[in-house]
Amino acid sequence: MEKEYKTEEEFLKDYDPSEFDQLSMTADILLISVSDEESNNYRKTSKKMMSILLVKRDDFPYKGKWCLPGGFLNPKTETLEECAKRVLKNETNLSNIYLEQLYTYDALDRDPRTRVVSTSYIALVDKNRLTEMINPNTSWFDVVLLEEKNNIVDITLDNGKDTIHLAIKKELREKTTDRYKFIEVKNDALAFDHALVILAGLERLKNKLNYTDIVFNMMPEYFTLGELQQVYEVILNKKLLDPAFRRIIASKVEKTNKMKTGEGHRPSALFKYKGKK
Amino acid sequence: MEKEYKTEEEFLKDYDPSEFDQLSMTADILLISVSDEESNNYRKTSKKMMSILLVKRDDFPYKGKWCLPGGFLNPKTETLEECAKRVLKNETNLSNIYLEQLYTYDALDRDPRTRVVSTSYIALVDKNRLTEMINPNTSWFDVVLLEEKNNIVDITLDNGKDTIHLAIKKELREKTTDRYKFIEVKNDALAFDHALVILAGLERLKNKLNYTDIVFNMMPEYFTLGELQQVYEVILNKKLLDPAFRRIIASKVEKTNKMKTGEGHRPSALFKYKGKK
DNA sequence: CCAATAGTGTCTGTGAGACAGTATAAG
DNA sequence: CTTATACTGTCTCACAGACACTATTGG
Repeated sequence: MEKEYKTEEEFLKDYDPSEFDQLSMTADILLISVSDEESNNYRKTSKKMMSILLVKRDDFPYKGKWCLPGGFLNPKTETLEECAKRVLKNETNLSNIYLEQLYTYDALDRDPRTRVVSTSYIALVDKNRLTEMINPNTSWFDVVLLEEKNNIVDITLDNGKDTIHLAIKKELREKTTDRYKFIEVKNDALAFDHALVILAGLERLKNKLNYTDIVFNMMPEYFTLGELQQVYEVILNKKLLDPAFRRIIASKVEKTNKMKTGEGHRPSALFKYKGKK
Repeated sequence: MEKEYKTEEEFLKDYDPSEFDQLSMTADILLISVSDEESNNYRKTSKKMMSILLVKRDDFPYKGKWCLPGGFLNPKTETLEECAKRVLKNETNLSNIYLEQLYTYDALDRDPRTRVVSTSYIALVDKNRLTEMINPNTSWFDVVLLEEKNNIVDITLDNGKDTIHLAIKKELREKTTDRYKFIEVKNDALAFDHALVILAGLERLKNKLNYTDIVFNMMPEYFTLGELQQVYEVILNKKLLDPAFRRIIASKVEKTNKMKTGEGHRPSALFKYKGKK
C-alpha cells in the first residue's frame, strides 16, 4: 500500500533509492594530440600525426588489453565531467584542458562484470604541455592509418612497440541523416567498446574543425601557419591549398614579431590565436 | 586482502557489483513536431509552429509541474534508447519514430531524491501520425516565442490552457568553440533541468537542419514545397527566400503528379522525399 | 646553386542572396 | 478583378579551388 504525501519534503524524507534498480557509470576519455614524427632530411619539416592516449589494463576484465583512460563515477561526490578530469589528472597530471562530452554508451553487454554505462569525453591537448606521465601503463599511440573504404574504416595505431589494427563497419542508421551505427569488424587489442569511441571521437573532431576554432586547443601559444596547416591536414586527412587555408585562418590568428628560423629554408612568422572573428 | 585471479571467468564469478557505488539513470525525450495554427482568412495558409510534448507530474518530486516524458532505466533488460522508445510508446502509442541521443545530464542536485543521471533524446514526428494520447496528463505545447537577446533566450510555451515562460542564460564555455553553459534564469513551471534540455534540443535541431535531411522525419509522405519551407522557417526562426530554398531542396525531393487545391490561390504540386543527393 | 618551405596575386566557377516577374486558383 | 500563394529567370557578390609566381633560408 502506498503512503500519501502532502509535501515534497515529507516525500523525500522517506525516499529510499536502494529500492530501485541501480547501475554503475564510468567516464572514459579520448585524449587526442598531434605529435611530430622526426624527419630524416635536415631541410624537411617533421611530419605530424594524430595520437591518442591508451592505458594497458592491469586487471580483469580485459586484462592485458589497451583501453581509454577512464574510471568509475562516484555518484555521491562528482559529476561525470569532474570524474573525467580526475582520471586525466591521475594518469597524466594534466589539468585545464579542453574537454567535451562525446556520447553515452550503454550496450547491455559492454562490460562483462555488470551493467556499466559509460559517458565518453574528448580531450584535446598540445603535446608540448605534456611533461610527465604518472601511470607507467599509459602510452601515446600514433594514428598511422585512418582510411575509409566501402563503409569500412581501417585504423592502425602504433606506440613504437605495439601495433593495433582496427576495422569498423559504418552502417547508416537512416537515410535522412549522417548517423552511423559502428560495428567492430576487427579488434584484438582494445577493451570494451573503446574502438567505437575512438572512431566517433576522431570523426567529431574532424567535423568540428570546420566550424569552430577547436584546433587551437591542440596548439602551443606560438605557432607558424605551416604548422597549423599541417594539424588541419592530419585531422582532415587531406592536403589543403596554401592560399585558401591562409584566407580562412587569417581572421582567427594574429601575427607576432617572432620568427621561427634555423629550419634549412625561409623562416616563418609565428602567430597567436586571436579569438573569434 | 585481494585474491589473485588467473582467468577472466574466475574473476567474473566472484564479482559483486553491489560492493560499488551505484546510481539510477533515466531517459528523457524531447518530442518535437510542427503543428498548424488555423487561419482566420480563407485565403491565407495556416501558420506553422513547433510544438513539444510535456507531461504533468502526478507525484513528487515536482508534483504539479510539467516535465519531458521520461522514465527510469531498467539496467538488467534495456538500453537507454530502448527505454526512451518504451516511454514514448506508453505515453503516445507512437513507435518507429526518429530518435537521437542529445546529451547526458548529471548535475549532482538535478533530482532531489537521489543521484539520477539522465540521458536525453530528441524525437521527431509528423503530427498527422499522432492519433491517440494514452496518458491524459500529456499535452502538446506550442513554442509561441523563441528569442535570443544578449545571450538570454526567452521561450514561451502554450498548450491553450497553460502558458510557460522560460528564460535561460547562455554562457560561452570557451572562446574556441560555440559551446555554452545554460543557466536557468526564469522557470516556474518545468521540473528538473528539463528547460535546459528543451533549449539544447531545439538548437541541435536547428543546426542539423542545415546539413542533414532530418526535417523529413517531421513531414508527411506528401507535402508542398511551401509547407516544407514553412517548417524550415519556423525551426530556423527566420524567413527564407523562395528561389534559394527551392534550389537547395530540389535535389532532395521528387515531384509527384498529385496537386494540393482548394486553398484560395494557385494550387501547388505535392512532393515526396527522395533520399540524399 | 639547390632544396625546401614561406608567402602572395589573381583567375575562374559555384552558389547563395536578392529582386522582379509570371502563373493560377477561389471568391 | 483581387488576393494570396506557386513558381521561375537572372543579376550580383563573396568565396573556395586552382595555379603560378616571388621570397628566403641552410648547406
